[in-house]
Amino acid sequence: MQKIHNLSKNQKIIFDLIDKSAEPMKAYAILFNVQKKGIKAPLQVYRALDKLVEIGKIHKIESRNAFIACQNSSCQISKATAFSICESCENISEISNSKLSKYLSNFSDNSGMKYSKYNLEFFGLCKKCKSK
Amino acid sequence: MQKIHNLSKNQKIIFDLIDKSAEPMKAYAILFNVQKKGIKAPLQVYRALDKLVEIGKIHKIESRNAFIACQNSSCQISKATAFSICESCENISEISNSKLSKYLSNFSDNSGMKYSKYNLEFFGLCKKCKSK
DNA sequence: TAACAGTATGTAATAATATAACATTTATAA
DNA sequence: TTATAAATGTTATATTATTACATACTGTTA
Repeated sequence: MQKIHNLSKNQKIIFDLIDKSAEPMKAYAILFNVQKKGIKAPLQVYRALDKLVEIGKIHKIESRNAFIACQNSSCQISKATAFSICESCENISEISNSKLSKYLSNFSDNSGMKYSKYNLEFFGLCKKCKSK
Repeated sequence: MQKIHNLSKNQKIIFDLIDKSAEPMKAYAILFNVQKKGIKAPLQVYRALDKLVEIGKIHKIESRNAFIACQNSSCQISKATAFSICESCENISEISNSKLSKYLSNFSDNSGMKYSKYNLEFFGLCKKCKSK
């Protein structure tokens, strides 16, 4: 049973912005965009981002320091994330592939580590950029 | 046939430092450590780091903004990297698992993307921290 | 409903991470 | 040996993220 999170005012403003964006957004781009809505300081943005990541509404693309809305309705917690990143046009999208996620969620080695979370970023060329 | 890279002076100083370190090192920690060797500015560090990453001598742990020496002798280019990160003690190590790397290197989906590189970070608790 | 705990907000200052721009030097290869 | 690429040095600045502290809101339960 999933917990429904009622977003607070700032969280909602920031989530809506990211959710509508065609690309991942960076924190200060978000800040710039929400200043007219009364969010003035970086910390207000980062606090909302932290919470949104924690509850799985958005994900951070670590290699880009950018945030993207979760595109996987079943993904309520950011504990198993995979992204594809075009190194030419920077188009980024979340990969929803159940074989991949099963493989990685079940991965274990002989290190004695208990893995509870992963983040995977694939890089390459998208269809468009390949054919240029 | 692998290309042998002769490291330049700064690259060598910085690689040796990272290679000797028990943990991944952050850029400004590196800078602090090499100042006595004449490397004075952040950019000198970042340039060497960029090159060392490019030729696969070190890897960047994206979620930590830290750099670790490559622990996989066959890994001359950072195009297929996987790490395990203990969220309690922050112990980090490179995963060398041929099944995993084969699986990911061969991964493809129906997005039309041609993947040429990936970076995977697993999070969890290491043996020691689990038993606390 | 009052009191409490937990969560969220506001604000200022600053820390940590990374790059731009430009001049010069060193190494590599034609 | 001369041209090209790679590396260095230096200053300034851009970008990303957190600390510290005060206040306010929200939901629970006594």
